[in-house]
Amino acid sequence: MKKKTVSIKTIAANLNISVTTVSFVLNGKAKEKHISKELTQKVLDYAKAVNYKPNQIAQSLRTGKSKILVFMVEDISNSFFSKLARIIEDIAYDKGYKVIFCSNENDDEKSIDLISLFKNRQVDGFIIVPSPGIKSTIEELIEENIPVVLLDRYFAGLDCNSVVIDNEEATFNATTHLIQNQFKNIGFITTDSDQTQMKDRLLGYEKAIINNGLKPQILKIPYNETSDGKAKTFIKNFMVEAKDLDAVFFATNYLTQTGLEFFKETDPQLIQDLGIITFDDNELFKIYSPTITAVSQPLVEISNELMKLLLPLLKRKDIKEEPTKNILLQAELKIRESSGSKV
Amino acid sequence: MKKKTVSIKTIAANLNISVTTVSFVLNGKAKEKHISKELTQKVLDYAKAVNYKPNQIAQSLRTGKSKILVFMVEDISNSFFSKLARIIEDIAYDKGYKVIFCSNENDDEKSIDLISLFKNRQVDGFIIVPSPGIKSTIEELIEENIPVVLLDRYFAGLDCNSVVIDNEEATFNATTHLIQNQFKNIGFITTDSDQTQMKDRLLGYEKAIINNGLKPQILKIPYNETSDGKAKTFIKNFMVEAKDLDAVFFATNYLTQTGLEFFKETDPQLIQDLGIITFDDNELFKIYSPTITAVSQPLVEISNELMKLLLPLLKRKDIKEEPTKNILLQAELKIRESSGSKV
DNA sequence: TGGTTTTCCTAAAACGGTTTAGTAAGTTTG
DNA sequence: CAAACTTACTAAACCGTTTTAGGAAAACCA
Repeated sequence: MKKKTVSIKTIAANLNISVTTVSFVLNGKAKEKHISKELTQKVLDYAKAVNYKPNQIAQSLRTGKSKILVFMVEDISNSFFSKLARIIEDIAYDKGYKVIFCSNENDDEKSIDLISLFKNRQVDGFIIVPSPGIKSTIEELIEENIPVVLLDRYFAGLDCNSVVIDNEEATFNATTHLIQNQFKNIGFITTDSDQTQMKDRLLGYEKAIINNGLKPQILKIPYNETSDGKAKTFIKNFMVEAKDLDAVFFATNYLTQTGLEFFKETDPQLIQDLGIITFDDNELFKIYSPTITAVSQPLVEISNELMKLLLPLLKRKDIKEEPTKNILLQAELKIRESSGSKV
Repeated sequence: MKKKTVSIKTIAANLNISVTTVSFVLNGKAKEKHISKELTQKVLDYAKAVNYKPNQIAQSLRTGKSKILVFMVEDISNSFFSKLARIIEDIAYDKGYKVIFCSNENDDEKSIDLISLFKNRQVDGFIIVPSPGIKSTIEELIEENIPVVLLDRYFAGLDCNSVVIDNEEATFNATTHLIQNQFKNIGFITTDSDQTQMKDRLLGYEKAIINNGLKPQILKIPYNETSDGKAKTFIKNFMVEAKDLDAVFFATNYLTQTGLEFFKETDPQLIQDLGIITFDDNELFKIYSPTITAVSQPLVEISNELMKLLLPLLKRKDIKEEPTKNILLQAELKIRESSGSKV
């Protein structure tokens, strides 16, 4: 039923030579180890003939390298992350690495569990969208000489590679754009997170608002209450309390979804009348009515930079030989109908 | 720098006992192997104290089990698949399995490469959304006693576990719904794929159309031309040739996106005037204007059934001991504004 | 000619576990 | 009291590689 798989040992036995020789040849060390041309060719031909594929597990055990990377995000079903995953997958496979994706739900315990799990599996490197409280866990990884690159957010005072976008600049520009289009009362709907990406987004908004002598109107939804039902109540109350809003800026994609859903349910006309900008683009925003202006993160660039940081680390004996880099990328404001002047 | 990891060997040495004993205890075989209560406890305590975590690679090499599953889909960035991934991830982790996701782009060569790659990595099982020409590859997997469950589509005449939805019934119902709402000229926009899921969707549409004495109007876009630009041209020509259409049914989610985008660009009013139904739901469809009627696949149910098929196989020495099952699930028609009567 | 290199190849250890096949005591049994 | 179990533990093989440390023969050198 199960035909036995060919191993180096069977090759060696069948050719009447030692496994060492076979291993050398198959690893391209024939020259270096003075294996004769003829024998080298014989081994290569035979290996091909029997379709020999090395057992990666055995290789991993011996070398300590698994050729597996971990891509840990908040939620792989969130389109921002799944789009990134798709690109990273391609680059990694191209370089001979497989990728395990996992979702930490921005939860510390889950993150820590997952990281520990994967360390025992000897993964070669991590790309992590870190939950708020795992600074020390990341630090440990680095001390243990395991390659890590942070994504989307980082920890102040932690010397770790990272790729993030210029969130402050992005929301500053987007808010300014709204203001230039005559919006005077721009609400900012965000989570109450302390993480850098959210703090910076808020900062950019506030800066633009203050710069223009306007009044900030901010709704911070507790992170654990962002599930659909609850978030809607927060938004509802916010819209009432700050009732003269003429525009809203959603600081992250799932809030946009909830917000639009709330508008649609209670007062669809709002979607036409309000200025709307959202963080994170979505294919459907350009076919919405009105089309929705969005801060679009450069997915391909982010992925490329991530791998450009990670790959050299994977080659190093000591990751400290590679200088840590913090890459800051610019987001693009996709100006569409929803942020157009309504007056 | 790198504190050495504790292995069974170090535990054994430090407690002055054999690795065998340690292994037995840690694998819960203390009773069965007559290890005394005291020693058992001593080992457990010590292992905990030094935070021993078994090296999964070594375990895998010896046992042949990697505790890794592969979830191979067409494109992990497609929301249908990433949503499934998220649910499957949770179930799998709960059962002690990690999941590697990969995208085969519905391409045979890529699928075959990936499968071969993962076999060498001793993955324990596969969930596969198969590309059209890998029937024999799947067959080989089964012959080699490797657990596989097919998803979304299957191969006629191949005895392999599968979870698919009743595509024919779904499009039949959806089309009938349009007809009941007075639409008389319903176009069906699909790919020219021969795969079961697409064939069945077309079948359901045709059946409903014929049943009601209407005329089928079908656009089959060549699969390799579904990239944005080209697909739009096909749709454009279709809309001209079949110019009296009063409704369109998109057979899969990326076609919907392209179609709506085309409408939006050329004649936004069409989106209001045409009856529209799409296969595969999206959170944004319920906040679109009009809200879009969609055939919604039961993601949680699909995931549960997949794992219900896969998990027992993973336990078997011989997968043939487990009867193969073909699960057929019903999709749900989410009736929204876009399919409402326009007369 | 004898010593040194070079060429060609291999035995055996190692990676970190699991598992088979024991052994040496103590305990029952007939 | 000897035979047969039971209990408590372990040595060693094994999974499939990589890699270190050599060995024997051939080639080179002085």
